[in-house]
Amino acid sequence: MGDRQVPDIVVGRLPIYLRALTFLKADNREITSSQELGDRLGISSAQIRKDLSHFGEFGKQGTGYEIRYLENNLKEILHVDRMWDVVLVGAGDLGNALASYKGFAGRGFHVAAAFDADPDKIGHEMPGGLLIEDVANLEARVQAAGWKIGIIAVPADAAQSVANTLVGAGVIALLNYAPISLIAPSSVRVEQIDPAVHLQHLTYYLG
Amino acid sequence: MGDRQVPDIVVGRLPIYLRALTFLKADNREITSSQELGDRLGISSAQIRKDLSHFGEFGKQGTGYEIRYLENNLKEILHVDRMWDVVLVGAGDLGNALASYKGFAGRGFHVAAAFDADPDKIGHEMPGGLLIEDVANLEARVQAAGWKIGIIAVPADAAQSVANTLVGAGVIALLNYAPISLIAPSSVRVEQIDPAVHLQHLTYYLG
DNA sequence: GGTCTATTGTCAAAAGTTGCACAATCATAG
DNA sequence: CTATGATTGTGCAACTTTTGACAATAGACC
Ligand SMILES: NC(=O)c1ccc[n+]([C@@H]2O[C@H](COP(=O)([O-])OP(=O)(O)OC[C@H]3O[C@@H](n4cnc5c(N)ncnc54)[C@H](O)[C@@H]3O)[C@@H](O)[C@H]2O)c1
Ligand SMILES: NC(=O)c1ccc[n+]([C@@H]2O[C@H](COP(=O)([O-])OP(=O)(O)OC[C@H]3O[C@@H](n4cnc5c(N)ncnc54)[C@H](O)[C@@H]3O)[C@@H](O)[C@H]2O)c1
Repeated sequence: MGDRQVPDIVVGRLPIYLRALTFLKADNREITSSQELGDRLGISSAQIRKDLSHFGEFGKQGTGYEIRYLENNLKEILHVDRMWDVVLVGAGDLGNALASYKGFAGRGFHVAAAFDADPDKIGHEMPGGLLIEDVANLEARVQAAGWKIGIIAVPADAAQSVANTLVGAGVIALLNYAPISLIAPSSVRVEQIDPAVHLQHLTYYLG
Repeated sequence: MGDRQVPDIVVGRLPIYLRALTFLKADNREITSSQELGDRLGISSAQIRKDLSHFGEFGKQGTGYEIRYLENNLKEILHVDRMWDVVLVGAGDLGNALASYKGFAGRGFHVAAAFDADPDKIGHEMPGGLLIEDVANLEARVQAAGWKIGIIAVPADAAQSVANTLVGAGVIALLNYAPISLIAPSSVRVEQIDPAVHLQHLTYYLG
């Protein structure tokens, strides 16, 4: 504990722990152990204890972890003890799914605005009721609102340019769904989601 | 080269390399280098060369890699030099986006069938034209067709049971979108996609 | 209060991964 | 046909991550 540079790979597991704790809480459980969490997540109990120890001492010997307490601490560590506005670019099929996704709210995120380039879409509402704005106004709106997180759900050939606009406007965290590796300044964090990449990882192991 | 147990972390990068090569090819490029690939992907050139060397020698000293040749080899290695039928469970917002996603075809995948539990949806068509079938028939249909890959896009509380059905019917690779860590036999490979997990990974680094 | 069981937090060892550096070699130009 | 420049594949060293083991200790029970 007391480390001042936690490995990124450890940080990446914290949301998984948090998700598991929320799940247990919904099941009216009050206490859990590194062993139980590990079994559920397919991770060794030692690793969970080690990971958590970077941030403090959250458990009690002989007993384990109070779920609500550890959950709150993880939320704080991950900075999701607040709501983050997220700006969505691309109001296609995927954008629609994301805009109406109920799962964000409980986990710290709110899709604050959506942008598209298609004149037939601009001015209309997305399934969730969010207005589709003109991507021409993206930079100004992001700057004015001070949004820090962007989700990119446009075709691959538009993704880098959208990313550049977002970064230019002050966004410093990007979640990219387009099947392309974005290039961004090292001060900007990028996470990529590409189902084909995951599926191809799987097929390697299929005869 | 000649290894007979390639680290999973290496396998996980191959689809990224493949994607980058396809992108370069679309740009009418014929030759690339580990240096160029690395710059685009934010990976060291040495790592790319090392990764590839697990599978053979694909480059030429002084020149680099012939894009089409390396691409074909990676497709073979990842077993996407063929089309895989994929079974989709859950015809909600996300299922709709996945069913009509144009990006799968070029990368080895075809959504062969979709299932849902909602009587109002069963019998109707998804946006892409795919018939929504009754999840009650899931096991029998999977068994009969011999599908090996499943995508789970149902709510979290139904995901584990759907996974169990799929595995019971012979599926050995799962892509899970539900925000829950699935438990599966070790013979079954599972990949998880959860945008909130990615976003929380990002927010850790935001003050 | 003492004993027993469960479980943490942590140290050190083991295992795994990445990066460095360079000989080997290919293409090109003189 | 030799020199030059580029770039691979790889052995080895450095670094990172995971695992095993266990003292410390909380709580339950007698
Ligand atoms: N549909 C899926 O399930 C799925 C899954 C994974 C990844 N993706 C990827 O996500 C992205 C979006 O997928 P989709 O299925 O929603 O595609 P889509 O074609 O339905 O939607 C893309 C939207 O982006 C808009 N757009 C295009 N250029 C733009 C620009 N410069 N600025 C703002 N908006 C712009 C289009 O008008 C359209 O509304 C694609 O890159 C796709 O490869 C989609
Ligand atoms: N919408 C998104 O952008 C998004 C993003 C990430 C993850 N997810 C997750 O993906 C899953 C689906 O999301 P969604 O937005 O499409 O939800 P949704 O509610 O729109 O759709 C879920 C579908 O699953 C069906 N279903 C429920 N139980 C079923 C069962 N036992 N068998 C078969 N079908 C069943 C429902 O009838 C419904 O059609 C959820 O777990 C969600 O958390 C969604």
